[in-house]
Amino acid sequence: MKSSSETTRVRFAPSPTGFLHVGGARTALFSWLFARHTEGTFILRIEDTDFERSSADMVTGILDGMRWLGMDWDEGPFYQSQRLELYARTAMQLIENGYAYRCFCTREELEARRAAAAETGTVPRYDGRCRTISREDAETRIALGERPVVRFKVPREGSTTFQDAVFGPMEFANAELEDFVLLRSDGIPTYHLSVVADDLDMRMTHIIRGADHLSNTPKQVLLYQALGASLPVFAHLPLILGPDKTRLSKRHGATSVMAYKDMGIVPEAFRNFLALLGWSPGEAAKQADGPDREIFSTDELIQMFSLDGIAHSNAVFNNEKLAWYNTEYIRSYDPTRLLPLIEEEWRAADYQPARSREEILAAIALLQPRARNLKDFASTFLAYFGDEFTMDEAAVKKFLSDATVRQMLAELGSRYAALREFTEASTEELLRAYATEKGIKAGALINGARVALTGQAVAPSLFVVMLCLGQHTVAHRLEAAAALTVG
RNA sequence: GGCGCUAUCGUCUAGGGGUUAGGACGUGAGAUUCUCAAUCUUAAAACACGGGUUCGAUUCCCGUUAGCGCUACCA
Repeated sequence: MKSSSETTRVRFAPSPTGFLHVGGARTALFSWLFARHTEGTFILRIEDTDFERSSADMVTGILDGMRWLGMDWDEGPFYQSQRLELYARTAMQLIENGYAYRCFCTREELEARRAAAAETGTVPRYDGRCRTISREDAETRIALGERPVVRFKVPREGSTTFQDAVFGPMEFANAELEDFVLLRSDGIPTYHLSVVADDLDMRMTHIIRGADHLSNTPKQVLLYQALGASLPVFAHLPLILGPDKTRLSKRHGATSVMAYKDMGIVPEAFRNFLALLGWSPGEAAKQADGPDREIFSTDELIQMFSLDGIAHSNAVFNNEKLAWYNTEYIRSYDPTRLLPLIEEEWRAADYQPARSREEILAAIALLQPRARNLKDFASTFLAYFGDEFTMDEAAVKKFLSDATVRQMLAELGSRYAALREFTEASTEELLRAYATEKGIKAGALINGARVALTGQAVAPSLFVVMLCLGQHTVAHRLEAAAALTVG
């Protein structure tokens, strides 16, 4: 019993009212990193008490997103919708001990009072008028069919304090808090009740969540105290903002994690990027000379992660930096590791490669250094994986608009077909000799050939490309250049 | 409005009473050649403002401003 209380227990508790979004993913990542760093337990809990907005599909999406980012969990997923009895019981306990009471004010009455308060310029706050209703009267009214909510009796005086692992000591005047609702009239708990009841029941040691909950925390601290429990460690994470420095939302573009997968981002890149958004390893990233480290493996992240390194200020999501991480990771992968990811892109694009596995791996190795995105392999790089690809119009226009050049390329094609030894050196030698023979600049033929062979104006070194494509394909595509129509 | 949090290059950040305020992304310039989105070199770019404390503040304190968050029978 003693030992279990010594290990950390951390949870990620998303509400399935949407896909796993960037902010949620980072909260999950930090929580997971912390759990793994401390060799603790990582628990997944689905906060689905808002029935209208929650859905099973969203749960699936959230789990997919977490798996995609390489996170696993030791317990759960638990569903709050299946634990309603615990919350009702907790609310009853609070009433019995005098910490909570039934409130019979209707939504309409509350609304009217709020409107009135707004008019007089006073702070709209529930006045606690139902505090004086006796337990007996309350029971009677319920028996008569009224459906009250349960409210927490917030002390009128004093203040509530707690220590935040990120922001330090916090103090809130109780007078600022209102008697918040614990149980709605339909018996479903509100967030404050369900989190505290669950975090207590699941013996959480650390509550890691977004800073949007910082102002809610005193209410929950009050709940812990009323329940006679000691506080977990709170660690609030600064928020992630869009480029306009407002909270990241749909109008900033993709906010769902899986949308980044669909955009051709590699999971390790996204994870690495996210880890350094609002957290820094500090001096640990410094290197003797040369730049600070920015690329960290999962193991390194786990080893280095600490609540101390969490920033206090919000961070803007930087797409360019993400793109850079993506290129770095794509570049560093072994082709065999990249292949399945690329195959997924091909499937999504309904494309079938027409070459052997060895040829494909060789092409990937050749293309990797200049790929920025997995999507490249299913678009501009298609000429390396089969004959089914489209020519980039601008490239054709720029390098193949001259009919003489096209004719020469075709002739060059038949010479390549006849070449006995097809190597990087021999192909270059042949082309340059041909250019001299025709009195044309080698560059013109090289640029034209590149377009004819790859459909793109940009590619790796031409003769390496030739070797990669193979003699037959090179000859064939060059010969076809003559028949190209440019316009 | 009230309460809370925050403030270092455009962005992510390191640092911290005395520093040429460091790195990364992005941007500019140059080099390289068969193309560039590759590579190399290089440049510009920041301590929000005002008061304290101090021999000395970007760093500590207070205020201002700005941004963000919370202020529901959402989470």
